[in-house]
Amino acid sequence: MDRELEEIVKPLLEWFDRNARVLPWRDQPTPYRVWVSEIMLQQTRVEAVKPFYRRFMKALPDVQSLAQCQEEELLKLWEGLGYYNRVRNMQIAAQTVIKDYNGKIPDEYAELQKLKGIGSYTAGAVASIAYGKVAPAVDGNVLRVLSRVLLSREDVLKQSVKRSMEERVTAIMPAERPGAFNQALMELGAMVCVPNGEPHCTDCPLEKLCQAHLQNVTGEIPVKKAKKPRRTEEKTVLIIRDGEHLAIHKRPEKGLLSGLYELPNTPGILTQDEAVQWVKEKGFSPIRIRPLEPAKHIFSHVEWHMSAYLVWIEDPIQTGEYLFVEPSLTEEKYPIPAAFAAYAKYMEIRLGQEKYRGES
DNA sequence: AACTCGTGGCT
DNA sequence: TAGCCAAGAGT
Repeated sequence: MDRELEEIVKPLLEWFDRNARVLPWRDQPTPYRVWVSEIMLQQTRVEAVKPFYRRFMKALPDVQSLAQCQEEELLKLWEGLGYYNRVRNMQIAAQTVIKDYNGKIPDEYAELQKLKGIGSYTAGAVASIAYGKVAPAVDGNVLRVLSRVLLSREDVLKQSVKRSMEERVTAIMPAERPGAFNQALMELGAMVCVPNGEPHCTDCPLEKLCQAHLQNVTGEIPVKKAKKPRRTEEKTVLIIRDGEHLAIHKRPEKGLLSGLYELPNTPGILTQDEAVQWVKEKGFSPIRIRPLEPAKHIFSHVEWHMSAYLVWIEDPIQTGEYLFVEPSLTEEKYPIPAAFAAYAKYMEIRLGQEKYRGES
């Protein structure tokens, strides 16, 4: 038993009762609402999630509507949030809930983890917050708080360390308020026991029993193994326009940004002549071309260095590879990742507004 | 265990 | 500017 760790329970709950933020998913913590919020919050900040959550719940207010939603509409609701497989997996799970669980989201920790996209953290969050069950919800915040309180220098990214923390949290969890306890640990990590810079220890309810604070080593904990460096990919992006339409392309079903739409692009930095040649090889007849400013987009594990050209073409032939759409539909219908945001301003431009500067 | 998978805010 | 990392999970 964790006699020492158990001492955090009471001060933590009292602190949470005084300091819990008002968040959209905290009123009416139904299983569905908690589930959706937790999926959105994976590796994503609370402030970023809020507007997405409101819009999503309005469009898809229950498991049934999520299960039946068209993939394109689903991805559009997720557009800009990132990690797009989260929402596809959530839909698969919703369909499982309808089919195998009679439409009711399971209330057991182990059963929840059988659903696609629900791992130990999300299962614990739903079980404890929505169903009031004793189950751990150990995320990055909790690992940071606990490793500092315990002065643990183990690598918190190791699965074995996380499992161990889950067991210890479970052992001290108050049976009357498991959901509040889990949220309190996370809230403390998010608001007080912060990463990147000095934690706000003078505001912390655990100040007197936090070993890292008492020994003045909060900056050294948690320990995380260094991640491997990102690779760089160079691309040339083509904004291909005729009078009324813009060319877009659906990305493959697997891999980075799978299933989303993108601006036509090709590996490598092309010269203007090479870009013209590339457009011709795709079967189009370029009229005008001009270079655009380069842009960079940083993913977790890849970095795109993009050069770009704006290309005007004669009436496009339908190739199947490229879709020619009214530019306004890229905002209303087609999900396009933020990686192309630098060129959004050229997507709706009209020929009359375009100053001719290049050569064809 | 190691790698993949987005985006944006903060330092 | 460049690195860190966020209410992780799938493969």
